[in-house]
Amino acid sequence: MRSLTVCAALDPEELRRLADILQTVRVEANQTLFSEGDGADALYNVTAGTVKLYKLLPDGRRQITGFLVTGDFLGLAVNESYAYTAETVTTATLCRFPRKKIDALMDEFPKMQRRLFSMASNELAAAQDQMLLLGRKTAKEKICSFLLMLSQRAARRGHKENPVYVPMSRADIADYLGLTTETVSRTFTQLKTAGVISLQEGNKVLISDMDAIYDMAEGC
Amino acid sequence: MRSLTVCAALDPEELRRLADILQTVRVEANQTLFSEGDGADALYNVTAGTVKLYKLLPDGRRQITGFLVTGDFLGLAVNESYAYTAETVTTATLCRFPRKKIDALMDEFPKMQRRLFSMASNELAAAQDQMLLLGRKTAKEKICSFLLMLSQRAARRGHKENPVYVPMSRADIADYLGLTTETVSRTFTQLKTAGVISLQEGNKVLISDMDAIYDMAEGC
DNA sequence: CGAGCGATTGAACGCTCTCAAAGTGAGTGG
DNA sequence: CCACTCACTTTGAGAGCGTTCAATCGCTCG
Repeated sequence: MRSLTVCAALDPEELRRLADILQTVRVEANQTLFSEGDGADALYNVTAGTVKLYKLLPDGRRQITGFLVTGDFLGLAVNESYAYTAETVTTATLCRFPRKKIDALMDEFPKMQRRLFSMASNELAAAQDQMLLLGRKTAKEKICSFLLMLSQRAARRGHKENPVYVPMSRADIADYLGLTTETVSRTFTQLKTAGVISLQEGNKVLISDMDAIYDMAEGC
Repeated sequence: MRSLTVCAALDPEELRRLADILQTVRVEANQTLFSEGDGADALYNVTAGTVKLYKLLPDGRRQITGFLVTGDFLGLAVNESYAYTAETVTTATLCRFPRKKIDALMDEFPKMQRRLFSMASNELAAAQDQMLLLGRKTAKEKICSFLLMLSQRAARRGHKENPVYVPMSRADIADYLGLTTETVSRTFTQLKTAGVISLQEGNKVLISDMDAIYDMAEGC
């Protein structure tokens, strides 16, 4: 569901109008798309690569609120400003929709608005899952949930679910799960030693014991 | 913004149609409105009282994902099922909108859909703030952020921002902030001892040093 | 081959949790 | 009016998980 694009379920007429207003942008890895507090002048749709969203505390502590892949959108804003910073994890391509034009289009095509609403609802559900993870899960449960999420997301997008491609750094994973890089690294080592995963070339993680990962993700 | 109702910004015709389909329900404190996994057959709007939403892990660990007050809506669903349990904190009254009818109405009145989308966007922003809190803040920062949130929410709804009415139990606060009841209690005591808050009759917290609370909420 | 960055490993600390007990207050019934 | 219960809160002591600080490893790139 997360993986469907905004453009799905539109008829040709609507798609053509959408194509008229979008710009396609390609961004190298580790580049900032926009920063927390910037004027929110556009909505984006990821068409390739991975993007991370994060918020900072004054002293530099960071919380990554999501990793976005193909089909995910970003740029929803409150008070005309972005509430988070968006940065590429890998080289990425995105569709950029100027906000004014998309607003006008939403008025014209309720179907599109409905689609966007449905995506926001899904994001909200994902956010609640993440709160449960951050507030109540142990380090091992967090890592297992994370791997499972990546695996399921890949499957939904038609890729093979195992091994899982993990393009983000230990520091990014830590800031997503509310841990430190050391704890992330140690937990990976534990899972490796326990024989439930193994690390492969090219930032891939092979899940050898999917059932064990499932159980450990929820503390069973 | 959270405090505006779905019904705001509708014209009389739309309001009348909305009134036709809503049922008003009154629910005592500590009652379950619906449970995680239940078929999502209705959308609710809180008109009085406080409601909490939570998710559980198999072993009983609980994460409260939000406390809802007048104007907040609940019942957004994915896959036709509620993704969380909803329970009253205080006696509450709610407007109940059967899902089928609200869906039909949304198609008819794009303005309403837009309103709902905007509310979901705000919820999403709040969820991201909460992730930052859960993942990266200390116990003291969490408690201060919590009190500040309640204060600001009261102010937005036209109530006085200080003292803050805190109707939920220590256990609920703990499950909202990813702490234990003991830590919540100890942190309140610390803040009391430091002279920045004092507890009053009727579950109210007087913030004596608002600046200190602001600073402590973000670790300054 | 050396520099530099990220990942891993080690050791010790500390924040929060766990377990336990005492305190508080509202409600009940004698 | 008072004892009693029960649920919630507060406080205490000790333990543990994850952090902090530090060193080493391994890979990539110039």
